[in-house]
Amino acid sequence: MQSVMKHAWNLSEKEAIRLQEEWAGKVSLETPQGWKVRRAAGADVAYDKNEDRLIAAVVVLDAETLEVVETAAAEGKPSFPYIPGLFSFRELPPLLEAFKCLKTPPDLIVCDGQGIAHPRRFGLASHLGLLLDIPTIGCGKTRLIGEHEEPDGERGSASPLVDGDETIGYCLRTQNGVKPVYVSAGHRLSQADACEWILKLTQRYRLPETTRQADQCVKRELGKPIS
DNA sequence: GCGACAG
DNA sequence: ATCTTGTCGC
Repeated sequence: MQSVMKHAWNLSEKEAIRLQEEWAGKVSLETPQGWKVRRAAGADVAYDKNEDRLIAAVVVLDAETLEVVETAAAEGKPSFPYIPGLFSFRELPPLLEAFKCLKTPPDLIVCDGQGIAHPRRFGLASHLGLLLDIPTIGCGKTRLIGEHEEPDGERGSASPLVDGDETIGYCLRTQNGVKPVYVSAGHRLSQADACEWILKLTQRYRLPETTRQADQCVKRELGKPIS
């Protein structure tokens, strides 16, 4: 799968959009048969104040205990500007470098951002999932596109995130009385399984433990000496 | 033209 | 994302 996708990140905005439209057709919303999750990973990127250096990290957790079992980080520089809708072209290069450092690939990856809840149904989580051929979920703190009603106040309540006549994800309440998150399947996962897993990964806080651990990891790395 | 706009 | 103090609430 990875071999059929051209790996160039120095693209024009127009070309990036064309590729998203092309690759969106390869995204699967089917959970693999017999799929079991032993290791769930969180991926995140942090930027230096100046905006000239960035750190990407992947933290793998034991899906049962949510204990950290492996972490990998990579340093880099922004190779693409931040443009809503073209987010993956900015954060994926360093994230892929971090994934290459893992000794054992995870069974599930939770991304900070959207999956198919995207203008062309190809957000960061979908892009990463397709490149690695691993089930992914996009869990964003805010909305990119789509409309929804306010979910009930209890943990587990969800409202469909709709764009036109399509349900592209869910506005999910992960904790009682706490601001909901935006969950959308990335690749190789059903929308229902995406929500179920986000709930499994949010036992105490608003955001998944995978996301929290990855966030803490990149910020720790930012404070370290420049290598 | 105007407003919206993942991190 | 990042810049930033105190403050209200459980």
